[in-house]
Amino acid sequence: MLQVPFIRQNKDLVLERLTLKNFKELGLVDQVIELDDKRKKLTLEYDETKAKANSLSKEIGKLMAQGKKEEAESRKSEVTSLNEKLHPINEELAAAEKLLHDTLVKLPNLPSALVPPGKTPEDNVEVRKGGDIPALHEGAVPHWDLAKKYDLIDFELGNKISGAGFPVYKNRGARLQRAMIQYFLNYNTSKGYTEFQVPHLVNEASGYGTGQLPDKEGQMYFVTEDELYLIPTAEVPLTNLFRDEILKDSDLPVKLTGYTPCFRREAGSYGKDVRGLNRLHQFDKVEVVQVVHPDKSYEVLDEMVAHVEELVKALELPYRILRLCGGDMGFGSALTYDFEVYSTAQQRWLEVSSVSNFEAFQANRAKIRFKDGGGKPQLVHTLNGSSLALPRILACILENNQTADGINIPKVLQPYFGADKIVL
RNA sequence: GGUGAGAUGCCUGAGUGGCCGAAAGGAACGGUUUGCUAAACCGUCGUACGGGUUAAACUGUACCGAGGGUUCGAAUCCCUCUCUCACCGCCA
Repeated sequence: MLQVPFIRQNKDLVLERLTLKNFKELGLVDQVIELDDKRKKLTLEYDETKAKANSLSKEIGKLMAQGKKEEAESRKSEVTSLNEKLHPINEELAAAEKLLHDTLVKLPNLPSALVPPGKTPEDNVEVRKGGDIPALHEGAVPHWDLAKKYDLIDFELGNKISGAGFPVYKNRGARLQRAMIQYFLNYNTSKGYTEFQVPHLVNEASGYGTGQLPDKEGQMYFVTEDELYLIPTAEVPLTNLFRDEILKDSDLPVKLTGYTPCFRREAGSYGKDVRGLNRLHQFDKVEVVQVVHPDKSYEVLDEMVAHVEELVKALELPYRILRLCGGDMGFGSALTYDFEVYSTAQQRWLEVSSVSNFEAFQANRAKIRFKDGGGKPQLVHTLNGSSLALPRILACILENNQTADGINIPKVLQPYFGADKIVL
């Protein structure tokens, strides 16, 4: 959520930045300012009237103590008439505040100066590239065929017990996933991230705090009976750990990592996007989150990108890093880098990580603040990134490392997996 | 699922109608003392939104789980809701 004083002081910049993000309803900006004007005017009116009533009420108390009943009675009627004025003002104020808030949450975060213009994924800018795309042997096949051949994943079983998009991993497929989770978490903690295990269902306030609600309501599974949302990413519980907290500046930066399953309804997805492991309703992911001083967030973003890059490199996968254009970025992000790895058998890039700086956008919603010295609390900056999302990594490992007689396991995973190769 | 208790500031915890934004203790922070540490002593120690100011000072309003009500006046009385805890039942 953007901050109203900032909008008021930088209206032109806000409009320009929102345009870069391909945001259409620019009229909302003026609405915010008008509603804020109204709010201030009504606040002043209410406060002044209430101040009068309060001081009269105090006098009544004193008069009563002195036994001056008649004087007290006349004051009472004065206060009553003030209070009658107060009611409608208060109602109008509450309505204005609610409308202001509802308008404010419709505004996405402003993209940073580094964000390239553009509307579609084609406009994203490649910032780095690494690894080699392997030449596959003659009979190379996509991961869904390999999964079957080596008995690693059973999509039909998933269909049976849950539905499409819920694969069942088994045997060495399950073990390889577990190996990756172990390796990713160990790698993250070795770099100073503290490991957390968090709930996979969260309440409405949490969904709201990180920005999934209200706008992406339809993307989350919702348990109606208990009014809880299944998390679409560990970002939600991890970041909300600090909701409504005022941290000390010495607490910063906070660095967290956690493994969770992620649940996404993915309504409207179809075709080759959902084949095999490409897009699932449930998948595993290891996430990193940082809560940092606002002066440090871009430095930290680079650090996190480098961190994820090391991980992808270690897996020996061909990758590229994209800086997302304005139109392709998420609602709350100020700058996002996507990591894609190349799926050689499908001949396409698959997104495996997204690293974003939210600046104060989530912090403002979730009221995550810090205090330095004796100063006033101010909003932190929050960042998060996948390190990494597992299914597409698994898909690429299977496809890219396949040979005529088996699938090679990346060196770094071998100690966790317990073998260097998957063979028939 | 049943029964009972409770929700106050960073924490513990007092406060049953005006003198309460809220006692006391602890923690934390600053200082004095000290060879260092500890102790002791002094001080500071909520948030939001307004007004005001170059900035402060200063000042108003709101907030004692949330919402509503009674009253001239509510942390305190009433109603509704939410959550937490304890015990019982069931269960990993």
